[in-house]
Amino acid sequence: MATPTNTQFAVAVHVLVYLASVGRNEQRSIGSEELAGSTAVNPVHVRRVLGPLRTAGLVHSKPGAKGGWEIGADPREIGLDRVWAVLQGDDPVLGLHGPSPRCAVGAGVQEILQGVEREVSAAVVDRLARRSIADLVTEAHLEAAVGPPR
Amino acid sequence: MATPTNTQFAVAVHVLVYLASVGRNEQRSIGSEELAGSTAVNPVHVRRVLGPLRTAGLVHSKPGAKGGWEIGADPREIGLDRVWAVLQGDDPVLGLHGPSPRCAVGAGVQEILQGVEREVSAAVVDRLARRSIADLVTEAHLEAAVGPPR
DNA sequence: AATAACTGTAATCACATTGGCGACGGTATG
DNA sequence: CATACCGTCGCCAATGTGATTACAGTTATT
Repeated sequence: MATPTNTQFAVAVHVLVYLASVGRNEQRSIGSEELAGSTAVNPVHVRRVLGPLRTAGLVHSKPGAKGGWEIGADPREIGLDRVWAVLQGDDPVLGLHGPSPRCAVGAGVQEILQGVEREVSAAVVDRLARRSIADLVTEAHLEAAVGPPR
Repeated sequence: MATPTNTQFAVAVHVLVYLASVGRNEQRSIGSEELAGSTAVNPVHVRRVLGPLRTAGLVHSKPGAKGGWEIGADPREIGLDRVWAVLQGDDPVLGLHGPSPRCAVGAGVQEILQGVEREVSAAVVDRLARRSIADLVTEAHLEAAVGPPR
């Protein structure tokens, strides 16, 4: 692996689908532990991933007993691009940030590559925007309530 | 940085532009050391990056005194997608390879995400294919001989 | 009020990848 | 033969990810 396995995006999507499906069908908040069990990762990791999503308004959390997580927006309007933007918005897709070369050749090439990077990032976002959490719920054959969050 | 800075692609492109420009104008092989100096990285690193490119036929190398590297194909036909394929062809762009969840929800989501991954990878390759090493030489305002390799 | 069940966050650890660095052998030039 | 390269190995530091533990804060339940 050249790129260290970045589970955050996958975990986030999984959790959102879970919240949009199970959570809304059963009308309850869901704890980090249950989410972690479902995703096969650590509860703390789940909370770390969900933190930024909460800031972005995609989920809500309730502390205390019977607390937990609920989806914070209409699943039909949560495009995968939004999740991506929240979690990896700043990271370059091509992973270039090469050492800036001293020579004239390098300076020009670096500039051009940055332009390519922007193009590629835009293309990625475009593809991700084509699917929403609600789409995933449907495609994964999960029955779910649809509509704005409770 | 979520993604560790992966300089390999940037270094490879830089070196190819250098070979297509300086190397062919001056009609000589170029040593790893000179390439490393131009790219501000280690000579060993340059050789490690160029190894796969040689296997792919994009460059040639000559051992021994007066040895060094030459470009191995017409720069106009070396699209950035080829370089990408050689160096990062196997790595997922989205970095998902999340832990396979046990529950039914997860299995379905994982499958869908893999489909998205394929779409996104294709989009990235498509954008990269729009530019060739020869294009970069031109855009970087470097005078260079154009045509098939010597 | 006391307890239990959660979130929220910090600290630490193991692990993997990247890239710098040194060493040594192979090979072509002069 | 001496020199100047490539080619590859091994070791090292730095970095990022995720697991784990611990602890503080908040809320429902009894």
